[in-house]
Amino acid sequence: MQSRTHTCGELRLSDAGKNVQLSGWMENFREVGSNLGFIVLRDFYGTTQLVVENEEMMKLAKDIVKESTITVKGVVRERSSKNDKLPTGEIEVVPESIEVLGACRHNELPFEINRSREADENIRLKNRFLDLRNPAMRDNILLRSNVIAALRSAMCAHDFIEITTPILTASSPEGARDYLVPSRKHPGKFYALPQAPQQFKQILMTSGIDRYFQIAPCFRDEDARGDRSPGEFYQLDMEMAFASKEDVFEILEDVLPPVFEKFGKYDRASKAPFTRIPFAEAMEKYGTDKPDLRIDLVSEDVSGLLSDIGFDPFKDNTVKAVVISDFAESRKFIDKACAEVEMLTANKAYWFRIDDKSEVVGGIAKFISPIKDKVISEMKLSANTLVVLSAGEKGAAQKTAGAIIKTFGNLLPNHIDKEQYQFCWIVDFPLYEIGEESGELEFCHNPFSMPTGGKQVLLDAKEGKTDPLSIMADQYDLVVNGVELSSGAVRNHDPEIMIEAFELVGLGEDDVKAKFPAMYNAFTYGAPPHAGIAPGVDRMVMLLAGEESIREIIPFPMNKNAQDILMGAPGEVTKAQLDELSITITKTEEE
RNA sequence: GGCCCAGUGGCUCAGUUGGUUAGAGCGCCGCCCUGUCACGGCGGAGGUCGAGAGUUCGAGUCUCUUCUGGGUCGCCA
Repeated sequence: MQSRTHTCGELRLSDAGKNVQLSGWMENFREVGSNLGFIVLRDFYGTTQLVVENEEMMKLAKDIVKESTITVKGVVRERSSKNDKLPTGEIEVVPESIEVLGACRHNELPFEINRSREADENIRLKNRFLDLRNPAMRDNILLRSNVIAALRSAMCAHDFIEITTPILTASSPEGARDYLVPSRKHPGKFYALPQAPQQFKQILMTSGIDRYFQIAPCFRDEDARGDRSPGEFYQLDMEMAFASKEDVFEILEDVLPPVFEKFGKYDRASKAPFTRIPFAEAMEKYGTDKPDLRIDLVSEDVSGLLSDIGFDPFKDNTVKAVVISDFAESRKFIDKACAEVEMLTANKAYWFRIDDKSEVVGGIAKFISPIKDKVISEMKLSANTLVVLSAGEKGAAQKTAGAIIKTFGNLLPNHIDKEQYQFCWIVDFPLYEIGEESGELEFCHNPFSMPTGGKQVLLDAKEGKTDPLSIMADQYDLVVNGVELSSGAVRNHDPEIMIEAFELVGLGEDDVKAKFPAMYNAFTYGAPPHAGIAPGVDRMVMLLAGEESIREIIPFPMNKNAQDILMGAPGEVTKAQLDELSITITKTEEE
């Protein structure tokens, strides 16, 4: 039996006179007279108005609870009073029959569908099936589907092939906490859900696969953030054989901007090649490794100029300055923005202003005035300029300067060109760092990256000719509008270089083999040089949708505490299930 | 795990220095309404103020404990 001839978003004036059947949810029933009323029928595609104008239909319609699904047969008619705000606003359907397909048994819903996004998130998640009926949520789901389809087709067009890798795999000793799955056939042993298909994709490279990609689910048992869903997320994971950084950059610079321009809320995105910024320069200039290049502000080191002017916080410290030209805001504006910076960084922001007569005024002006001419000429300051400063140990001063740039930039329309997507690559990351807890040399990000310069730089460091901290990794981050989208690297495919890299942090061949047995072994059988990257799909969709919370673009997200309150996960299981898995529970939440 | 914020009818929120019977909008129920489209009008039901303890003649309001949610830091190779 045919259940509909058209969708609820489809009918137009040209359809007037047609006999149609529509099916959908009864969104609203407006009674405007004892024998006149209007039903709003909604489906995935839109809404159509039904007009009820006789006693019999009126009685029928009154008895239908809102949000029930109904099917309606009737005739399309031109409206006598049109609504130009609706695509279907010129017509209405005069029903001959209305049949309830699935009754809503609840007179009162937990929230009103069209206002679901204002409701408490816990209630929304518990009733996600209702929340998703909201067209705004429908749009986000549709956007996600369209973005993924576009990414997939762009990757295929570049001769990448999609390969699914195991979900049940082995625990890896590095990185985030694993989700473990007990094994029935092997008591006491566990599978782990992959934190990323990292080792599989590198093994695929050694298997002769030339260009791999996957919309890959990744699982990490770490705490949530506004832009980070707990538990699971998706990456556009890719890897290329016989490839360099340049090859990876070229692909993403071709794949991403069109997707952002087509599906994003702004229709302008960076063109290839994206700006490349060495990590050290990013920290120095932008005070962060994920700069928002839509903002034209940068910070400069003015320690030499200002640390000895008799202002206590500057003494013996790094002093960073952010020069904001054409500044016309009030004292109140400055105080508010500085307070915001202090809240973000737990560090003070200082300021002075060059007024329209080129006098130094406000904030710490009395310390600057004595060397006014020197400051103005060395910092190249002009009239109507605000200078915001941070001071402290180098890292803290940089970070605070970063917050100054971000805070003031976002508030000043003449310093941010907001309606666009500005991509950049952060390159030249250090391979090693001194661990904060251990005080020892450690891998900075991951041990998979090829040291820039290869084996020789490692040997030089080993022999004490160079500082291991100066060794760079052939690693890169992709950043857009101040959001880190992805990390990637040219991989270390050479077992000997891997061992050298591990030896510098006091580990050896056995450790490499123990940590990555399959990958290490595979590399000993002839591995191609390869490189890859894995942009986060959820975060991308979030940016494109302009949503503040990642949960708005995930159909069935977990809450902050990593609970799926719709399905009740994690949940208890039966004793029989546990027995079969050889598992004994010794500690529960209640204890 | 630390810190910050919030919790008041189904939903969103107001509630003054602690003081009479805890209010509003939306939703729900009933009646009225022949062109509504956030329809409108009149009336009505609906609250252990997250929970527990304390201070007080008196607590939605103050204190402590606790639970839940959100944000943030740690964490996320």
